[in-house]
Amino acid sequence: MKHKNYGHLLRILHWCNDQAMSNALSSMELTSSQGQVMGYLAHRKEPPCARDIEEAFHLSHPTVWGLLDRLEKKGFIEFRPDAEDRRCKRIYILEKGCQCQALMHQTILDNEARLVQDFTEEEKEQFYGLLRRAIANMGATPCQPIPKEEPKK
Amino acid sequence: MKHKNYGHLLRILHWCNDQAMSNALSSMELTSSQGQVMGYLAHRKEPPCARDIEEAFHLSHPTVWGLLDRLEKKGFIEFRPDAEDRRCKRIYILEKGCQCQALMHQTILDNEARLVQDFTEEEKEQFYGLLRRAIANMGATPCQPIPKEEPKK
DNA sequence: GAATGATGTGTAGCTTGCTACATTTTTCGG
DNA sequence: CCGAAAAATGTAGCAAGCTACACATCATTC
Repeated sequence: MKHKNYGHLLRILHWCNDQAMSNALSSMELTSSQGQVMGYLAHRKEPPCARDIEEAFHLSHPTVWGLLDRLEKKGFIEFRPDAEDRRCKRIYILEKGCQCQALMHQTILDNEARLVQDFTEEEKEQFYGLLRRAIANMGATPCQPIPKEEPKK
Repeated sequence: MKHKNYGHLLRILHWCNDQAMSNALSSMELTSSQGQVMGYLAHRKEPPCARDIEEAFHLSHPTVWGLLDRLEKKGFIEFRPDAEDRRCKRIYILEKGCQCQALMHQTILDNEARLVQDFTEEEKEQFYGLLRRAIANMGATPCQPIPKEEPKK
């Protein structure tokens, strides 16, 4: 019986996908992760705060903080304090950030399409479904120290 | 037509898998990546050099070098110069490395099984096949500057 | 209104991934 | 045989992920 090393394949595929994104976005001085964040900011109705991004991307707070810090230093975004809650710093897209949105959006779509370029519609559905089930099997609780105790009310 | 964000799912699934591995291996003071390397070393007939690991894991040289450096500092492995080619430093597993191999091997198997725990045999085959095809679609050339191909037709 | 806990942000330090470059040794063409 | 290319290791510096902790602000409770 042959052992199927799914973890190994996942690592490679995730890496390929990330590299392809970074490569496509390099002309805008954006990395893959930074591009994904900009894409998220673009389709938001209201300017989110860092916390919202953590939840949307299943990333830890320091990771998001680092991403936003670099995006701010490069002039894509800006922080403005929330009027009602002084803990929050709302994230606003600057001119430079707006300029690259169309290209960025298309890059994301192209990349997703390339990944499954020779799949039939049925296979795409299968792949999507299997990925989601695998995530559920693994606990599906990113950013939490692995469920070993239940949170109390 | 709904957009399927495969890249997002891949990121999450890879992350879940990695965390689960790290969690299971923490009692041995090994991270997920370090454990994978130790597993590879264990089933090798001859002690490999760093270059072999780069190819097996599709990782860059500095990444592998960092992993091996930490494994050596923690006393799991040892470098010994090759008699015939003084450029090579062969990697030998030390006593401490041998002690954890059975547990490590089982951890890897358990984790892989958990990921597809409710899949039928047929679904496992499908998942494996689709992952491999997706990797091929993405170029499947990790550790190379990305084939400069035209993004679209 | 003050203490306490919850929430959001900032910081320190680690691992793991990368590119780019330097160094040493081997190999090979002329 | 010599010099250049190739191959293997080592180093510097960065991005992005993490945990753990510290601080500021809000909300709630007494």
